[in-house]
Amino acid sequence: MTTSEQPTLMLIDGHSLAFRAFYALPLDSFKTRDGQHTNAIHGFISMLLNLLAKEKPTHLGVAFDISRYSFRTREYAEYKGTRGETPPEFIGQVPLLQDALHAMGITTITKEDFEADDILATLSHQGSAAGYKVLVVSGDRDTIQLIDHNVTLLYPSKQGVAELTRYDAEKVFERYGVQPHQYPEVAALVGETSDNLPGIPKVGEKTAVKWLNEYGSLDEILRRADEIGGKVGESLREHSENAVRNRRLNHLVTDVELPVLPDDLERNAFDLDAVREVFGRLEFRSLLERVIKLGGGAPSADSFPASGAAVSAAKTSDGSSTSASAYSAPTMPEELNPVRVAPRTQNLLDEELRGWLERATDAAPLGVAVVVESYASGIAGFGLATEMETAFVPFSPGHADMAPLVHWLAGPSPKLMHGAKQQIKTLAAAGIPVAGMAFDTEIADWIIRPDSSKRELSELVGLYLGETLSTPDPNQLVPEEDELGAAGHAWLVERLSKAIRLQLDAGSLALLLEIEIPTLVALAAMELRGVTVSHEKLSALSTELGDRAAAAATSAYAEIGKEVNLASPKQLQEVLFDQLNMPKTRATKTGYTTDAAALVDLQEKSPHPFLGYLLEHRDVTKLRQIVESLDTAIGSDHRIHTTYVQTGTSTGRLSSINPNLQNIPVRAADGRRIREAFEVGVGFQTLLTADYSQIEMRIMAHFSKDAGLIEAFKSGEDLHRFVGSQIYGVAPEDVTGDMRSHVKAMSYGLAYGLSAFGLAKQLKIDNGAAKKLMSDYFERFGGVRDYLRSVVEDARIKGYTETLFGRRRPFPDLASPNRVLRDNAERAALNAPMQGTAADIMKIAMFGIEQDIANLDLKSRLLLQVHDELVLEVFEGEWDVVEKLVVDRMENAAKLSVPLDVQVGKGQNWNEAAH
DNA sequence: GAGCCTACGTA
DNA sequence: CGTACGTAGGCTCT
Repeated sequence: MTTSEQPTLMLIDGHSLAFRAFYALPLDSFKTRDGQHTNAIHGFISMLLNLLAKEKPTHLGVAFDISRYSFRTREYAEYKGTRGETPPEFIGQVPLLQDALHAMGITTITKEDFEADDILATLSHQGSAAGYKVLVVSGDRDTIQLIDHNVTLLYPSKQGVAELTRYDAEKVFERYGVQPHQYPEVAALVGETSDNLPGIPKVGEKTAVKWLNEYGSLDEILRRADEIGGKVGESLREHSENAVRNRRLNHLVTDVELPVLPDDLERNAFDLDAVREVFGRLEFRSLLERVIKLGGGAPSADSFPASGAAVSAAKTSDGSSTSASAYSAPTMPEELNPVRVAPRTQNLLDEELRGWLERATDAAPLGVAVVVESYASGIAGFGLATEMETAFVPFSPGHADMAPLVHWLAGPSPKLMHGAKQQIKTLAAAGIPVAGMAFDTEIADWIIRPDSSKRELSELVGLYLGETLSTPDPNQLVPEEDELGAAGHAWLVERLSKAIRLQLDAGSLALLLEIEIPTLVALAAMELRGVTVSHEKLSALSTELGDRAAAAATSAYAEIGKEVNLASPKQLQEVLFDQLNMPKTRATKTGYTTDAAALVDLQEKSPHPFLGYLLEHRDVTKLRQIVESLDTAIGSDHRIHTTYVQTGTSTGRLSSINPNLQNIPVRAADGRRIREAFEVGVGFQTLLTADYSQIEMRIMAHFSKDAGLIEAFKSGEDLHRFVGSQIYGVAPEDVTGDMRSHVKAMSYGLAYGLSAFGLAKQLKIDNGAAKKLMSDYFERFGGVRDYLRSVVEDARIKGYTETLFGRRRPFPDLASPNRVLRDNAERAALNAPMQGTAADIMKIAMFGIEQDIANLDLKSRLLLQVHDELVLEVFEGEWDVVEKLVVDRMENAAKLSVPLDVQVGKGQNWNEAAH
């Protein structure tokens, strides 16, 4: 959409980018014969050349700081005071960089008493007013405030300067949740450690953004500070002057008097001789060629072809399922090489679209790939692909043109996606339902490689197709740009689906299609629903916990006669071991542990009131931190919407993030008060919780076929009491509390690969007693021992473990000569089939419940899953039928040789509903 | 600013 | 010398 007539003004913060380049490139690899370091110069120029080729600015200026002193340091002497000395290897490169730029005909700008950012701000304002499209290139977040409809920021992303991210107002909102002009106010509240500008203590990005969205501006927040409760409110009132000062300092000056105007920055021809001279001095051969090429006017012909097929795929095995290497890196079928080029994309609307979808659906029986392209503000469009064709459909909400696609999405025609859950949620937010999910490349890869943490499209393309998506030349600093559109991505998803499907054995494919895909659909619905959480209860709790934390801290300080940071293990070690001369605790990498168990232990050996106050402080601050993070996660619908990560574990369990709702406290009384804030939603009658009791032990009974353990579960007797009576040879009613707790720890520990040593430590009994307990246990339940041994042995032979439903987890380390690695792998392998089978069973129950509720047209709904527990919101009049279907689905999710036992609870909040 | 470490919440 | 997770703060190095 860029009009070729509109001139583009590019403004670069020379210092900040050169500094990034300095750290991004190795110092030693860039050095002239006489020892001059050139890595920052090389990195900067390389990035600049890429930018010139890509963005084709008509006007260009590079601003530099003159020194670290400016009007800001005069105003606030500590400004940037924490910054260490700039490395001398860097400083020496700056004048040389400026020489190189001058030779290239590029204007550099400095101004006494101002920072480079102020120069950028001034020129950006002037340029924008004069009708330029402005590109600001800077690594300083303060420049975010310059972004508007004319001004875009290119900001180096992680990994140094390898990539530049394009920030417009939309992207800023997506990333930070505020408009660009509000960003400095967020920064002012939070503070900036790197500039030595403290903000409001206790206020992080989340809180700051929340306030800004609530009150509109920093001024308004400060004016109405009295309305903000809790410790954060107090902190705000007490330190408001920090925010005011920060805001004054991070405001960029837009009327600096400069020797140049935007018009003066028009790009000049290169002085080739000068460039040769300077680059020769710097010994930049390849860069010189690139400069000459660019100066010669050939427009961006050096855009890298996507041909660099990374033929790195390990052709290891033919997939024979008994060899230990069956689960090494996926193999790459020959016919998928070499690199192929995506079919041309057509934009489709209306009737054309209807016809295309019909044809595509017929041509692709396994499914049509769909990629939903979306931004924070909404959906941009849809990429669609079959093997032979790709299409793009721009999103036009409510428009008649959308009808065929919307209809197709809601229908049963098979769809292929990468990360379907997120896309289904995005579509649901726009009122577009999706059915017919047939394959998810992300989940499919997880089934093959559950231990991997990298599953982006680009990663899978490299792994399964042997192609590279973008070309990250380590030596070049490449501006980020998505060459492929949504349609191109969809085409990759289509090819990946086929390639990954070929890698799946029958059991894994069934697991994907029959368990994971239905689970994905259920999870999307649960995340969209969220769970009601009471802000009132949480903020009251936070205040109380805050008071208790303060009191504990005060008492702790009084005991040691000084104030230390109680959250700093380092400072605590000084207090405990140097000042109070307590006996040393267990060693850690960085000293001696100060964890709760060790502190309790110390309290016995060397009693001191400080320890008690410290433990109390730990407890209470931990809880308050959980309360605070939950509170900020409450949405305008008064509900918290977690995200379940379906590919987040190697065993098959789910994980939960933003926030994690699978680790809400339950053991201690104070913690349970947090659960009271999880309430039944408006319009619903009650919460229902349902959990499996001892599901992993039951699975162990099933797998081990141990007659004693099976009998224990069939008897209906309390498990630990039953086992205890067997081991200690007493009647069940004569099993003491101690006996029961020892047996319980033993039973649970077994599934984790617990050793006699560990058991002794946990039960605080001696090693001999622990060994005796273990051998007595196995005496009676020998099948369990045999089973556990066989799990590890089988895994060693096959290279992987397997759950009841065919979920595999590879264990290459079982063959490791490294004792520690091997032992760790053995314990994990021991546990994987049990934990994994339990996860499979819960998933089957979950989507069964979802489907029953839908089929019966009930209004009650599933909200949360916590591994062996489900939480539902029950609608008026539906309790009996819902309770029954939940229990049925859970009890019958798998047919084991022992019954699955389900406990149900009911209440107005999560705590009450626990039984 | 990213990444490691310690600590701690859950099943 | 007990499995599986996520989050937070401190601290270090880039």
